[in-house]
Amino acid sequence: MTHYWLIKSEPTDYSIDDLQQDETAIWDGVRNYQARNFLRQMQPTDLAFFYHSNVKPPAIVGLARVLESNVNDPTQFDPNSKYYDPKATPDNPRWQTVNFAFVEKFETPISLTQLKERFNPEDLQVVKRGNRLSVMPVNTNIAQQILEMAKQP
DNA sequence: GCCAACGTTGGC
DNA sequence: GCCAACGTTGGC
Repeated sequence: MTHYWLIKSEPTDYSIDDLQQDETAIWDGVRNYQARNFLRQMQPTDLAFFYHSNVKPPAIVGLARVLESNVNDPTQFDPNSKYYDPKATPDNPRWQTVNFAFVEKFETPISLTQLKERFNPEDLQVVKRGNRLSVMPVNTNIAQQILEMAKQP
């Protein structure tokens, strides 16, 4: 069964265009336990809405698919990375993530405003004020509605 | 630029 | 183990 997720990224760091160009991307640098635990639950073929944060307007801009799950985040072992974790070793890694493949960039992004008009915070966490989680689940019913919205701008 | 939300750190 | 201080995220 395909599960749906939402992943946030500041487009100045990594955008949907970057993913389109790269075709795949290891989702590295997540250092929040709740977000990591969701990453650990992801399975190949799961779909993730790609959300641009910290821009005007914040919006869902496309779709990615999980290509490979349970990938050790390579930056945890890299002393030169800002995500380096000295407590993590290859024998005892702490941070797992996934490898995403580009699926599509929506013709028209679905803005946070539109999402708020349509969904309650209980049904879609990203519309909840003050939400800082960078990886979150989206239930299938809501996900279908978002996909419909993407088709009919 | 402001500030709400909330995770993390560190003193005790 | 508590909690105040601090730092970060991210919408507005």
